[in-house]
Amino acid sequence: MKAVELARNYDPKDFEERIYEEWKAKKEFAPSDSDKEHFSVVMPPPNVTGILHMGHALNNSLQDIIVRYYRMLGRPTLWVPGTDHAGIATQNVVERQLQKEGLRRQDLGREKFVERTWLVKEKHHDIIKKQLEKMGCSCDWDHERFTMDEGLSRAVREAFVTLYERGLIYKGKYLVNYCPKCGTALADDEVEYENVPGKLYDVRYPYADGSGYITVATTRPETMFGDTAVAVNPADERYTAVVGKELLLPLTDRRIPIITDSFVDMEFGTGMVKITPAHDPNDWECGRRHNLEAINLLNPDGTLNDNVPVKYRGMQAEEARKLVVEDLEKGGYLVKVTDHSHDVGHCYRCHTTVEPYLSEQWFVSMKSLADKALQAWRDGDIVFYPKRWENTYVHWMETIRDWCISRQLWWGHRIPVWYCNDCGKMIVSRTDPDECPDCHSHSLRQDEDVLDTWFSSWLWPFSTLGWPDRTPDMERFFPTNTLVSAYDIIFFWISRMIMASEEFIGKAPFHDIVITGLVRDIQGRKMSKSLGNGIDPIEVIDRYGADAMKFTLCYLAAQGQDVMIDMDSFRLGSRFANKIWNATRYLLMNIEGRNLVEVERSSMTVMDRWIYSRFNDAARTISEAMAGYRFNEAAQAIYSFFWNDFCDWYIEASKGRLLHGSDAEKDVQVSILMDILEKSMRLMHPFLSFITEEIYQKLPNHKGDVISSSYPLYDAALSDPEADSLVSLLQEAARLVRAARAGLQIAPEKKLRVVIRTAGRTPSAAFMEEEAGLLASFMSASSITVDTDGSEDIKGAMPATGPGFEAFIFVREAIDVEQEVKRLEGEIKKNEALLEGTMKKLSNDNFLSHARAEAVEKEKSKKAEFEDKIQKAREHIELLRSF
RNA sequence: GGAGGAUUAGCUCAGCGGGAGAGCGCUUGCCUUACAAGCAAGAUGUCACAAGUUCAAUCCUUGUAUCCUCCACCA
Repeated sequence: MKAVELARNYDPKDFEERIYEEWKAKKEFAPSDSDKEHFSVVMPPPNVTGILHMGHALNNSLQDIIVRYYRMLGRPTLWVPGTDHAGIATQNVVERQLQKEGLRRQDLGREKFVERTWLVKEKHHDIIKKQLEKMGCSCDWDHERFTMDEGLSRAVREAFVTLYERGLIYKGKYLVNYCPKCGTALADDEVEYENVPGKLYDVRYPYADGSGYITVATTRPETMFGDTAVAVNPADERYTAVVGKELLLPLTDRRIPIITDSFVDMEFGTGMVKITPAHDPNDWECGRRHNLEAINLLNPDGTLNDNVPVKYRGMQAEEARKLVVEDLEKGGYLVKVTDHSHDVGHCYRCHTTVEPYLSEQWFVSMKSLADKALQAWRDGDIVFYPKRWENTYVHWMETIRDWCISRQLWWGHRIPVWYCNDCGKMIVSRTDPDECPDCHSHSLRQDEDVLDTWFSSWLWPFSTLGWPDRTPDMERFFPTNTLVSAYDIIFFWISRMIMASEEFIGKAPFHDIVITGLVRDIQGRKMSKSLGNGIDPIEVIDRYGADAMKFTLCYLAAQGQDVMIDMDSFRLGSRFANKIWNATRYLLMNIEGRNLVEVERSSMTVMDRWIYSRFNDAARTISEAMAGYRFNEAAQAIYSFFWNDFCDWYIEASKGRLLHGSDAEKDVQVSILMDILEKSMRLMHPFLSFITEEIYQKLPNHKGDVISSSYPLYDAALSDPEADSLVSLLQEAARLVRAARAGLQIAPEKKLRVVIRTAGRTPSAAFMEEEAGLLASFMSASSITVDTDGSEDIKGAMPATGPGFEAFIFVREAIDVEQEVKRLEGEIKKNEALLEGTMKKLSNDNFLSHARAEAVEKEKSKKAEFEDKIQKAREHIELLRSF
């Protein structure tokens, strides 16, 4: 064979992009025709507004690892990519653009505005796709979808109309969360509560009959114009006498009654609460119980409307508050003002204070949907990794409230409801109607609102596969297998997908739900634009490469724990990739003139059998880890196998045979090295995709591409405990001598004679004798003599004790006796402490009678070992002193 | 108020009912037939605290402390 040249330096830029293009050209990401069980994953669709952040990088890296792994196991594997139209967020982006041009969306009109939003969508989509490609995501771009494309829009209509037909969608006037800035209603979970300092105002409300006054406490005095009652707790004896009396609402001429309601907390404030049904969720409920009028005080833009006295009209709430407080004070109604911090709802998109707002909206009745989703969990159809998230899921499902799905936006799926302008008939339809079924009028108008973005994303696992049609993709790839997502969208998305899937198809949409942690900065803060502490995945890739990024994230992604990283963190993966590169470069230099041969197991050395055994162990660890989505364990197994076992020991050990062996021996050595290297590329490919492909193609023994090769699995025949224990003995001996040399600062080029004394002709003695040359090179020894009968003269040598042997190093000229004695005394002390612990157990009858037999045996052998070490160390001190 | 997580080396974090681990950083010595982004050796820990269970606890139980999430409520 000819030597293959690998570039002197590992530079991912040399090949990552090229290889991705090759994969795409060869349709490697398309599912195979195999009739094995399918494996499918849908990508959580990124918002088409933004660019991808580190959270996406983590999420998609893990998906890519899973998908590549199952693909290599031979299963027809499909990873569906796509993007989400992200109603509010995207509309905000476009509105902000318009604002810069001094325009509002109303100036453009609905049609023009939506057109323009599509352009923005296209632009961002291209960026996102490019980013996913740079990361190396092996998703099938031929299956890419967008939540507003034609097929998915049809799915949305199908879902809406079906739910309507089942009586699970209704329209009504309710108090909803409303963002005045976005101009739309929000779902309950789209509101983020934040503790803000505020004031609590105690205000006097006089009795209408002039017999005095009561005091109520409020944080929002400007809403008093919407008060329609004052409530006290029915059990509150302080107020029993006044219940039913009328009050005069200050600054107005309205009269309101005192009522009782048990939601009132007697302990808080005065125990009297003003009831403003149109502007507080509790008051709204209270108002419904007592048939109180709900007076809406707000215009859609958040300014006060005509239901307030003239002087406050058109003001923003906060502005009006100051004035109302002033006026209350002037009128002698204000008792006191105290500081009071409380949680205030904010819009999760624009962070404006959310107003409870009375308006007509569409809702999904959630109870029955949630029941089915809970049942799916009880039946074991869905499993969370880690399991603890199941509590969160169950709790949310059990306390679910109806879902407000209408949004007063222009960007999104228009609600498929029409009204007849002539007879007022409401038409809910899968297709656009052109005639009223009742009066046959052609004058119809469609509902102005659009649906909540999540109303399309909750269909994602099946709408992307062609639902509501029974497409081949649906038949073949649904239900999907695994969903990978961060915990912050369990409610928004994961739970709802399960509900939708159970409702429309009667099956869970996926079986395994892998919940990742969030990516945080090194100080533990969530990465965010406003803090400016985010790390751009593209910057990481430009600096370290996509493999380094994926491997690092995988290595750090322990079971749902948050991942704290900074730019430097990625050096971990980068160093590892560099190591792989250099090891390969070295090995490929050595194939010049060699022939690959079949190596019979019977002709292998212990070292050869050992490296296969180690490889085999790694393969087992990885498949076990992957089965439980323990990515960090898999990454660690790869790292320690390739670096510690293969590079540090096996390749080092092979150098002797490569340099001094016969041609036949060299051929055998190179063949084994190439075999392990080839298998390693397959083993590592899901975790380091580009570099393994680049290398694999250059191996003399490769077949095709690594991406479509088979994944190495555990093979009981390769397991070799004997080789494992013999080699670890050898490693132990090497370490012992190295440590002794290092302790005495003996230069490596100074080769010293070493005698290894064993207790008789043991298997390890035979092994060390056989591998004396290897031992000598690991120990930088001039010669190794294995002494099985104590006949060697070890006078003047420095001793060291290993498990089952003693090593004597002839270091006479270099040795500092006192320093060495000190070290040995330290060793005695350490072993005495260990012995003490063991003795404590062994002298304890309870231990002897209760502990497992193996545990007792282990303690006994430990005792012997410690005693032996102490004994030997004492002898060694004697020996040194006798020099 | 409810739920969950974290607390292990200087830093970031694994781990586990039976002699405390990794990476980075640090110290020392080495440019050894790939890799100085490397090799070899080394130092550093009341495994947060306190009780309990157990023959045995860093690990299980219960409390405490500190930190962090989420949910609910807050007139």
